[in-house]
Amino acid sequence: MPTTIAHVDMDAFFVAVERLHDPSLVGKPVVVGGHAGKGVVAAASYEARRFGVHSAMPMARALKLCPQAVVVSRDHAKYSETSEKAMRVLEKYAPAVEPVSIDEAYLDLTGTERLLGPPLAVAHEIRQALETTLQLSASIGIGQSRVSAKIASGLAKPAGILWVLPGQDSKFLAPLAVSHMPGIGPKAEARLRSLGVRTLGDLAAFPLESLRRRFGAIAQELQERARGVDSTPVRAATAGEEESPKSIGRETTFEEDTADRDFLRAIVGHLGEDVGERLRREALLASTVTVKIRFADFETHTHGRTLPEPTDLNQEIVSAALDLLEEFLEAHPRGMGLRLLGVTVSNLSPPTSQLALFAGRRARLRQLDKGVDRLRERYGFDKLLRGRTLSLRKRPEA
DNA sequence: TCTGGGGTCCTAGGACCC
DNA sequence: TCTGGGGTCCTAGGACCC
Repeated sequence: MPTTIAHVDMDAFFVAVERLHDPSLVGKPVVVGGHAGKGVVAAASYEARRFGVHSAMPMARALKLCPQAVVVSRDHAKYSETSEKAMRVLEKYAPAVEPVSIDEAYLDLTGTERLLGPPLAVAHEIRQALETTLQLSASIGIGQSRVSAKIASGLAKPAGILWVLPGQDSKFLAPLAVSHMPGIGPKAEARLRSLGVRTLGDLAAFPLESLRRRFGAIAQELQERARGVDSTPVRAATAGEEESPKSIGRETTFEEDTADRDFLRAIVGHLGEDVGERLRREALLASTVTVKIRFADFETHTHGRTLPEPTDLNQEIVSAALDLLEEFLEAHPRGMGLRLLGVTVSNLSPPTSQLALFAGRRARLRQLDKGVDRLRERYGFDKLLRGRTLSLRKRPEA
């Protein structure tokens, strides 16, 4: 039986949520993004896009292109909340709704026609419902596979609906550039171009063996998807069965590059504690700690280590991260400052036996961490900083 | 006005074990 | 005692996505 898949993608989602909270932003060019110094644009309203502004663009450049833009800093909690409401709306229209990111979802509309009407009518209703209940504009693509639905929603933007008629998927995809396909980024696009493959039609027709030699195991899937064939089912997210993360990380780019060891160590402490807090909140233990180091010239490295025992203790995460930082800088003296530091934990597992793992001293450390978590939850993370971080903050601006 | 921050997945080499 | 061949784990890097 042929399937009917819809892909719903919110238009300029972060901007729409900001407007929901502050209607004075409606109609104005708005960019959501980080600090003016080294930040980038996370989302731009269509008014701002008319000036050439787009996401991932350095904020400084965006403001040069569109000086009258209103800059709003991003607030993930707000977006998550609205996202969940939007997903609840979608669930009224399909038995299976699979959120794929904060602002998009796949719906399986197969066999819903008798109950809900033809797919195009359902799509109109969904758009209407999102607009009236949450003032969200969405674009919707409909096809026989995820890949055609997703590409169609992208082409329908903004505020459009694109229905690929049943059986027309490969014909619809054939003339499009390979870069439309999710998973094909600039590198893969360039490699394909060197083979003379520019469109999804070219990709669909390319000799499979030859493609295998260059792209390995993914070659066949790539080709099938270029033909609009994608059998991955739409899997509804069942409540309370949230996928647990595979890694948890925090990183920060400094306002100014620096080689100040005390500052760098304090930052690592801060990032490590933040990661620890999230680990405890998720009730997970980490076995591997990795630091990420980016030099002023953007050269980026990671240096990691697997610990003898899994942990969620601030002290163990931070001390491992500090050791890794020192080791790396010792081994790679570059004579320039750093622009970024990050701490990531991975190899995550649920605690098997809390008691066995956290006996004696470790149990007491854990109580301490939990106490700090509670205070930070009440008063904010930055109200409780480690001694060294605190002393740094008191220093006059460098 | 260079290039954020959160992730996932894949590859490749080396260590180590049987 | 001329060096097989899996399998697994670890580490580093990179492509890609939102």
